[in-house]
Amino acid sequence: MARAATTTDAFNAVAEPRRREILDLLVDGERPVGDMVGQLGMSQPLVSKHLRVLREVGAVEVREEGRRRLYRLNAEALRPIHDWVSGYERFWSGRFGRLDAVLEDLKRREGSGGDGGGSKEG
Amino acid sequence: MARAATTTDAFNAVAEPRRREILDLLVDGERPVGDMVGQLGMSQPLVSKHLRVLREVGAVEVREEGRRRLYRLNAEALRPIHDWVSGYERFWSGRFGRLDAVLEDLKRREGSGGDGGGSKEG
DNA sequence: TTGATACATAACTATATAGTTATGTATAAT
DNA sequence: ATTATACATAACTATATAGTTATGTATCAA
Repeated sequence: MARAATTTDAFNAVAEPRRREILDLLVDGERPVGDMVGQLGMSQPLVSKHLRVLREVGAVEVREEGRRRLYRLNAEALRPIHDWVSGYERFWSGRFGRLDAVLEDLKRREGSGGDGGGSKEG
Repeated sequence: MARAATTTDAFNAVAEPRRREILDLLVDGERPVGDMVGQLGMSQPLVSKHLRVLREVGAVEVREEGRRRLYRLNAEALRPIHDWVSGYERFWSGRFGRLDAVLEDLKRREGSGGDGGGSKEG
C-alpha cells in the first residue's frame, strides 16, 4: 500500500509546508491566486495545485470574480487536527509540564507487571 | 519531487492514522510492542515500522527491558503542530465563532480593490 | 479581431511510501 | 543445547505524490 492521498483529510493536506503557508496567508482574508504567487514565491501552477488539494479537504473555498478566483480560508476543516493534538497539550503546558506524563507513567507501571523496586536512583 | 518523507517532521508522521492511534495508546503510559499489537490489531512488523517513524521524529522514546522494548510518549514533538493549528482556533471557538473570519475578510476587502457595494443581501 | 491577463490542468519523472511475508537477533525458559 | 518469545529489519510492490513545462479556457482591453 502506498501512502494515503494528500486529499484524504486535513492531516495529510497540511503535512506539506507550502500548503500551510497558503493557509497562513488566507488568515488575513480572501486573496486571488496571483497575489499568493507573488507573496510565496512559488510558480503559479504549483500554487493552483496546492489550492486544489486544500479545496478538496475543505480547508479553502473559492469565489469567482471576473477572471480571478478569490480563495478564502475555511478553518473548520482544521478542527479535527486541533481536537486531536489538544489531547496532548497537558503534557507541556499548564503548571505541571512534564509531571503529568510521569504520573501517567507511574499509574500504568503499577497497574501492569510492576517489577517491584524502582526507587533505587533516589 | 516526491512527497516529503514521513520522518521529515511531526506533521508528516502523524498524517498516518495508525500512528496517531499508537500515540493515543501511549498517553496512558509506556507499553511494550506486543501490547500495542494486541490493542491495535495490526501486524507486529507494521507496528514496529510505525514506531520507527515516530521515534525518528521524536514523538516516542524507547527503553529496553530484557527482551522487551518499552515505548513511551514524548508529546513535546507534537508541539509544533499544536502551535500552528492553534492560530486557527479563534475561527471556530470563543464567543465569536465565524464572526472573526468575516471581520478579517472585510478588513482585507477594504484594503485592496473593494468592489463597493456588498450589503445587498441585508 | 487580436492580444493580454488570470488561472486551471495535462503530461512527465523520481521517490518514498504502507503493508505483507520472510528472516535475523537477543533474551528467556526447559 | 534446544525451543520459545519479543522485537527489528529486509525484500518486495503498487501508488500517489511535488514540482516543472507546456497548453487550455475564460475574461478584459484596444
